[in-house]
Amino acid sequence: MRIATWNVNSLKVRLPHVLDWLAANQPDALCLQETKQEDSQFPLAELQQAGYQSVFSGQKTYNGVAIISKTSPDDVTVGMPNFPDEQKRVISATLDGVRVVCVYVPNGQSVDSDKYQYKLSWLAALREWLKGELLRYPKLVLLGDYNIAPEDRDVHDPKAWVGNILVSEPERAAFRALEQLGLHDSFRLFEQPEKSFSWWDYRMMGFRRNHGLRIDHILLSEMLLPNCTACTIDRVPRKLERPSDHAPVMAEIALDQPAPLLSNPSS
DNA sequence: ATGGCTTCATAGTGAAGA
Repeated sequence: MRIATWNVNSLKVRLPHVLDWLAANQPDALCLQETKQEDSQFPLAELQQAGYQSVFSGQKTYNGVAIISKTSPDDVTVGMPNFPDEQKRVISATLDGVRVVCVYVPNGQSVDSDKYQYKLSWLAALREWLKGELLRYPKLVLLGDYNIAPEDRDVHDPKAWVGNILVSEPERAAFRALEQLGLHDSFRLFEQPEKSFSWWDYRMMGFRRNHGLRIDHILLSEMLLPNCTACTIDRVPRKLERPSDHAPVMAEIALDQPAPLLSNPSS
């Protein structure tokens, strides 16, 4: 199973990029964030034409998440039951026996903002909810735009970002709290290039100078961990005309193979 | 330089993103 996440920053604007990327990469599933469109506007037919089914939860202007997949999505749920929210940030579905949880974590705006408190409350609720979900669905993937750079090596200039959202200690603690549930950052299971990022500022030639952050992540439950064979960031779509500011991240999970007895994907 | 781009909702600019 090839499963990917991509914050597209408006699906209306980015649909051509998404269709091209699906054709080129043929993932089994792609999770989208910041679709920024109401459900009635979702490009269901275009994606169907490309061979993909879709489930989505959107709203005008902000937020919006979707899971598009080659196989039929089962047991689709929207949001978190323990955190009623107008903002459309969570959608989940089961694909080929794997529970897929697609999240668009709040940005937080600044550490002294109400939105930052909302972000931390949201992350606490996510952790509480996932505790139960992991018991129900031992094969679980949590992926999306986390709006957290977990470590300094995920930041192009850690000194410049001190005290900022996305890197603050409470946010990083919330990320580690997810890991403590037995969720593992698939990207770090493998050797990766130095200064690997998934987002670059549109301004000041952020991409060309590789002034970026790694804030989009694919976390895998213990049961899926031994079967993960790769996780990569695809910078290609970021080079196109009118790109999203995020790049897609994709993991490969060998579902048809039994887990090896001695499993250590990083060796 | 508290901006720089980009999108959306607007029909001027302003909010928000990260």
